[in-house]
Amino acid sequence: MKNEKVLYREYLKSKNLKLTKPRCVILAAIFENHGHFNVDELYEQIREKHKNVSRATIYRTIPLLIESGMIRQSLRCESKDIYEHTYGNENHLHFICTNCGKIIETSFSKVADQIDKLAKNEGFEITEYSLAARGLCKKCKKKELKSEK
Amino acid sequence: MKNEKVLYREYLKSKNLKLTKPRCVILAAIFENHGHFNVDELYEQIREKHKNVSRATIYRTIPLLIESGMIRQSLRCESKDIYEHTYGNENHLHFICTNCGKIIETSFSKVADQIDKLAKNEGFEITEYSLAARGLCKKCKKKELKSEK
DNA sequence: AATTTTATTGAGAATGAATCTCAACTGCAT
DNA sequence: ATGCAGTTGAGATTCATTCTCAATAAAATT
Ligand SMILES: [Mn+2]
Ligand SMILES: [Mn+2]
Ligand SMILES: [Zn+2]
Ligand SMILES: [Zn+2]
Repeated sequence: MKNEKVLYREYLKSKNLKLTKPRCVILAAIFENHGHFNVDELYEQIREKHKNVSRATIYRTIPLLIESGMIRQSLRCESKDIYEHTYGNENHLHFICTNCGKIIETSFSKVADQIDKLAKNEGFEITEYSLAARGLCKKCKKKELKSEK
Repeated sequence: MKNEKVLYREYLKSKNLKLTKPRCVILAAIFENHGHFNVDELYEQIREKHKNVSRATIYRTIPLLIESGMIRQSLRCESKDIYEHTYGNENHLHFICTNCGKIIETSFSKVADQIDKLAKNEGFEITEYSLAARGLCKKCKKKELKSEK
């Protein structure tokens, strides 16, 4: 969270955008956070310390954070977009339990290799993977088996 | 589109649901269609012949079609859920061009094998894959190169 | 340091996909 | 044909996200 701020500042400058207080606050909040977050959670987190940052600004800032490589869109859950920061957090595959909502993250380098090959065949240049599978986690699968008896 | 109707009828019966006229109309429309569709497109398509089927009914029917294995949720594009029918349409990987919106479909058996291994490690039982990658298609990549000169 | 330019903000209104409500209707078992 | 349950269309509602706009703040210029 030092490098990031420098990079962010550079990104903003390159786009003729200003490094404003809300933008700094939001950036900092992103890196306090580990794991996934949606706009509402981020808003509440920020509001604890900064009563004057609006939801609209968060919504407006998210695309900048994505474009500058600070965060990525990770999933969509319960009709909400979910993000995660990229720094020290390699892209990964998500297993989403449709029963309990648990999200399991798995590194996916081999999977990505396969996908890259397919993309190359199509002349497609990937900038972002969005890989998930839905189903039942270990626990929920066990429960299901029990209830079937 | 014969087998399907039988299967659908069976599914409905097993759930104590009724095979109503709108449900038949919607099912038929699904199979007229190839490729992807969203609720609005489906609605317009149906409306050409059946002025009395409501959007609400389509929204209500989609989960049934998914549960009975007729269609799957495929993507999310322009803030809309997109579906495709499963019959004779194996699951596949989507490459989505962020510039022109083109969607390229690729079979993904090898990718799925890798993912299945990862899932097995976690004791996770997959019921549905949701695999996509965003980036630039061949054409848009070329355009970009030109405009950079 | 003051001024000018330009981007940004918060608040609340607007949008739009998806869901819900409810009284009228229909499929289907008897 | 009758009755019960599930279903429908129409429109209201929800809720995430986007937009509007007058007030404000950051950077550039003097
Ligand atoms: Mn993740
Ligand atoms: Mn497809
Ligand atoms: Zn679970
Ligand atoms: Zn393209």
